[in-house]
Parts: sequence; C-alpha cells; structure tokens
Amino acid sequence: MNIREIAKRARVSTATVSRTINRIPTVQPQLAKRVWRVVEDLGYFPNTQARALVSGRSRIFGLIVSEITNPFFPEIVHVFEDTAVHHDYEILLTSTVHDPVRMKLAVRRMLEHRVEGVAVMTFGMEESLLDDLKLRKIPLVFVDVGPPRPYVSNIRIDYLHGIRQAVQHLAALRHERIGFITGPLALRSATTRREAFVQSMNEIGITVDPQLIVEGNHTLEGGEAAFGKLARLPSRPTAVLCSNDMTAMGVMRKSYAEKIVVPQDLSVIGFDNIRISQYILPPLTTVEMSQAELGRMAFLALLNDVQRETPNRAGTEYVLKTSLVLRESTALNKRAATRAERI
Amino acid sequence: MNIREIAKRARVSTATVSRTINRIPTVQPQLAKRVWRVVEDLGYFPNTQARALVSGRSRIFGLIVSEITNPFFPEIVHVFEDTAVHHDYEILLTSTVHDPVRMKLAVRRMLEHRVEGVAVMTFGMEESLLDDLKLRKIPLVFVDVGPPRPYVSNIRIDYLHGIRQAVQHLAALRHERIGFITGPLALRSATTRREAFVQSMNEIGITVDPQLIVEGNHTLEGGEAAFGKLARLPSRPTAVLCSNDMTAMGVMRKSYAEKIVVPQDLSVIGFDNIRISQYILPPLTTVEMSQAELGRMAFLALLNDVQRETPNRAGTEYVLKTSLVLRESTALNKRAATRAERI
DNA sequence: TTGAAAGCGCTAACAC
DNA sequence: GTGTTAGCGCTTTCAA
Repeated sequence: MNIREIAKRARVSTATVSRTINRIPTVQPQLAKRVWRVVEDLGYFPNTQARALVSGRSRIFGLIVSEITNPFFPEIVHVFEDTAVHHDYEILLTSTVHDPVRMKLAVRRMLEHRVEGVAVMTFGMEESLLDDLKLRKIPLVFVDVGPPRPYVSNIRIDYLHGIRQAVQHLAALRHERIGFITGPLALRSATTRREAFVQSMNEIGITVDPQLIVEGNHTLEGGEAAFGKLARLPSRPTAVLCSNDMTAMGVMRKSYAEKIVVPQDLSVIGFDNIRISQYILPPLTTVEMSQAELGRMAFLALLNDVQRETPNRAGTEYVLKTSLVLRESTALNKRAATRAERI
Repeated sequence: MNIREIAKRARVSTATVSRTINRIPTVQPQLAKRVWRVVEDLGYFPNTQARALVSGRSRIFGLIVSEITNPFFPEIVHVFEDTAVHHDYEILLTSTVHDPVRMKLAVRRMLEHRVEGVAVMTFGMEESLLDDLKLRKIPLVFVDVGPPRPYVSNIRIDYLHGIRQAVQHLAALRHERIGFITGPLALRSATTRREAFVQSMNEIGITVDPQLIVEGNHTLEGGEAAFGKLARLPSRPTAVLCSNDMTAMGVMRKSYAEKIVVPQDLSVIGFDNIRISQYILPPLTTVEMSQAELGRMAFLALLNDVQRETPNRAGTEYVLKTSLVLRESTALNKRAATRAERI
C-alpha cells in the first residue's frame, strides 16, 4: 500500500495525496477530506525512507553519549527523544564507551543515515574523530568544550555558579579544610570544575592546600581511592566536594568502611544530581546540572541550526546554569563549632 | 556523491559498484579493487534510505522499554545497541513512560520506519496496542508475558530458580517470618514473582502468612510504604524479599529511618541486580536477572525471526535464568540464633 | 562476469 | 488548485 493506491481510491493525483498528508493548505478541503478518508480506511502511513530520499531530509538527529549505563545519561536521552518525537524527528543513539573505534563507527553510521545534526555528549573526549561530520557541515552541538568553532554550537555549563554555592554552603557550616576530588584531568569538564572550586575558595579568602585536591575518575571506585588519600592526610578535611555524584558515593562508601560518619564527621557534596542521589543514605547534597534541561537544549540547538536557511557559521552559544541542591550529607563542622562556643 | 559518480570514475557500471560494496563474490578481483580505490579516495558511503527503499529491508529494529530512566533498562539498551551494530542493524528506541498514547505513537513511528522487528520490554503493559505490528506480521519478541501466541517470540524468565535460592538462603540464616513486597499486581511479572515466592516457601514447609505479603509498585517510595506496613505488624518479619531492587532500596531507607539496622535486625534481598545495587550501603544481596543477557537474547531472537525464509508461525521460546547474588544485606536471624545456642 | 535499465515510494517543479 | 512527471540513490532483474 502506497501513495498511488491512495490516489487511485480517492480519485486524485499522488501529488494531491502528498500535499494533503503534508498539510499543504492549498488543497481543497473537500478533496482533502476524501483523501483522509481513504488514508484512514486503509490505515496508510508514509514511508520515511522514500520521503527522506526524495526530500534530502532524513528527520534524524544523532546523539552520541559516552555511556548510556552511566546514570547521568538516561534522563538526557529520554528528554532528547521526547523533544525529538514532538518535532517529528527520530534519534540515532550511540554510546562510545570511551572507545575511539566505536566513536568512528558511530560517525559512519550517522553519515550513512544522513542525520541532519548530531549532539555530542562525551564531555571533551575523542572529539577529533568528528571531523567527517564537520567537513560536511552537519550541524553539531557540543556540551562544554573548548573555544568557539565555526559551524559548531555549544552548551556551556556555568560550573562556577553551583560550585560557588557549594563552597559557600560549606563555609557557612564552618568548614575550612575542604577537599576536592576531581574527574579525570584529561577531560576539560574536570579541569574546569576544579578551577571553579579553587576560585570559589579564593573568593572567600582561603588558599587551597594542594594536598586537598586529589584526582578521581568520575567512578565510585575512583572516589573511594581518592578519599582514601585524603583520609590518610595528617590533617584530614572536614568536608569534601566531588566532581560528580558517583565520586561522592565512593567517598561515602569509603568513609563508611573507615567508620567516618557522614555528615557528622564529614560533609560530602556531589555534582550532577543524578536520580539516585536523592535515594542514597544519607541523601546527597549536590550541585545540580539539569539533565532534562541539557537534553532539551541540545535538541533545540540542532533544530535551530537545521531550520535556518543560511548555515550557522558562527555557531550559537547556550548556557546551562548549575545550582546547589541541599539534602542531608552536610553538617556543621564539629571542631569549629566547639571552638565557636568557647568564644 | 553517489554510486553513479563512483561507477564513472572506476569505469564500471553502477551495478558493479553495488555488487562490490555488498561483497558479492562474482565481481572480478581487479574490478573490485578499482572500485574500492575510488570509494576510499572519495570517502564514499552508501545512503541507507535508498538502500532500504529499493531492497525493502530497513535494517532497523525497534526497542520499546517502559522507562529508560529506570535503572533496569540502560544496560539492556546498551547491549541491544551493541549487538545490533555488530550485525549492521540500527535501533529505534522509545520509552513509553507507561503512557498508552506514547505507546501508540511509538508503534506508528516503527511502522513508518519500516522496522523489521520489535522487542517489547514493558513487562506486560499495554500490550494490545501492538496489534498493528502483529497484523503486519512484523517479528515481535516479548519478555515474560502470557501464553504463546502465533508469530511472537518470548523470552521467559525463570523466576523460580533465583527466588528459590533467595528463600533457601534466608531459611539457612534461620529466618522464618519472611516478608515479600510485590510489584504492581497488574503486571504479570509481579504476580509470577509472588507465586515463585509462595511456592519456594511451601517447598521448605512454611505456609506464608498473608499479612507478610504486601503490594509495592517497583519504586523506592513504594518499597518504603510497603515496609512501613510490615514494620507495624505485631510480629514483624526478620527478613524481606522484594520484587525488585528499587523496592529493596526503599525498604532499606525506611528501616534506616526507623532505626532498624540492615542486616543485623533485618535481612533484605532485592531482585534484578541493577548496577547500583552493589554500590549502596550495605551492598544489596539480590536475585540477578541479567540485563546484558536479556538485551542480547532479544536482539538475537529478532535476528533469527528475520533471517528465516518461512515466517516463524509458532514463535520461539527462550529462557533466561535468574540466580542469587550474595552481598551484605542479609545476616543470621538473631532471635533464632540465640534460641539455637540454648539448645 | 558485467552492464542496461526498471523501479522502490515519495516530493516538487512545472504545466495547466 | 490540481495533475503529470522527473528523479532522489540504490538494488536487482534480465540480457549479453
């Protein structure tokens, strides 16, 4: 069953059927009605492949994430898909799993399917592998990477805003020795978070002891190991800020093992606000970087690029704010509090 | 750049280019070599839409899950995608979010994209909405639902195996009053798990007190509420088996609030073995239902249906075993243990 | 073994 | 406002 069959039964041309289905307003209402009747009677639906082929528009966007099993991503994927469906787009999803080969393959698949745009959420990894896409001037949106580049849009993350709130929250709870566990420093997003931490500390008059900054790798195990180092310090921190929530969970797990009670003995703050952070015990105070908002922005950025008639040479810059979500993993610094009482 | 361009430059016909690219062995090696050279020089790759249109094979499978943000699914999606890519298939993913409208829309999208098969992982929900697919004899694979149906394959879950292990593990730890928190009883998967529990208890000579079976809804909040009921019982259970891991996390959260210590005062066992279960405190003992295996089986089931020349009228039945994973949320029943010492 | 050519289902340019 | 028709890029007969 195809458009010709519909045309025959509705006694119109295929062009009229096509126009009707695409809601082109020049079709006479009565003709349109006749067409719709047949369409519904036969349960006809158009063939997207044929459509894409002739129109040169696939109505597919690619979405590249580093790992769908990383709890940070499912919400993004969900919202991206949801927004896409609302705009009659389909999504070609791929996880690179930090593997350049998979990344290369993903680019190939995107090209073969003639995607109209690609959102890249690998936070700065293997970015050069996307050159094939850039070459063909396919709209691209990145999250949180490097300097502006031609034809590429960016969603900048305002890390400083949330991290400053976190630092000030800890300072208000009278913490001074505040540790920071970074992500893998090969990632720009990780170094930027670290810098936001250092700057926020400076702003409140504290120069960060370099020993208090330890490299993690955004995994729970990395958080455990990193906190291990912090805990062995002669003067260990009373609070730890982590580059993501999984790291914070690692810190909590390690401190549980070492009989350090969160939040009484140690305040912990995460970053991302992934879904489970509210469910762990104690519920995690964290800096939210809205995954839903990120998914929506990424889709709309691509849609915007695709819909303009002149190519978006300059790229567009978007900004996603971060902000502190208070829960129960932070508390007053006991030592400082005792001191204060004496005063 | 298209196949004609390649043909011209390689001084062969488009047919030969097509054959070469599709690795049809009748092409002369030297001709093939010439074609490949041009293909590589120009960075040519075929257009999947055109291919699909003319061959009538989209090389796309649909994957319908109830919620990608449910931690049970990301691993499945990942493995499904991974296996698909290995077989040169693409995947059309959708979350129904338990919404019949979205389900209906998903079916429509699948049809428009001419998917060759659909894996349905909604565990028994809104299944009638898939009639359009059945009607068109599109290969379908379900997980864990109803009786065999024509043209539909099924992955059965051997719930009993794992649940029996869980019950026997608890019994060995001298628990007798064992509670069970079900999933939403509208779901077949939930009632089947409950029945497996009752049977396993009967097998070890215990008739389950109906008060000890409480309905949950597979969410953390549901687990909290359900355990609230169990905790208020005159004689509360010393162990609880849950219909999924999120429920178990709810139980742990609620017992934390009520100063009931897991596992000393209460043993808890989950079901599913989602990723985070190993990370929570204490690490959760749970019945594993391998998500990776499920994703792989679902893909291969569809592939199998698609590759046979005669339609799979009878459908194929697959079985996925479940089995207990011991971690740290269970312990010896204190009361019974004391009694035993006296003996 | 290779090439010529038909045609997959649809859109859009053009003619009326 | 509607119809006729070319053609999107490819696979696949069929003939040579």
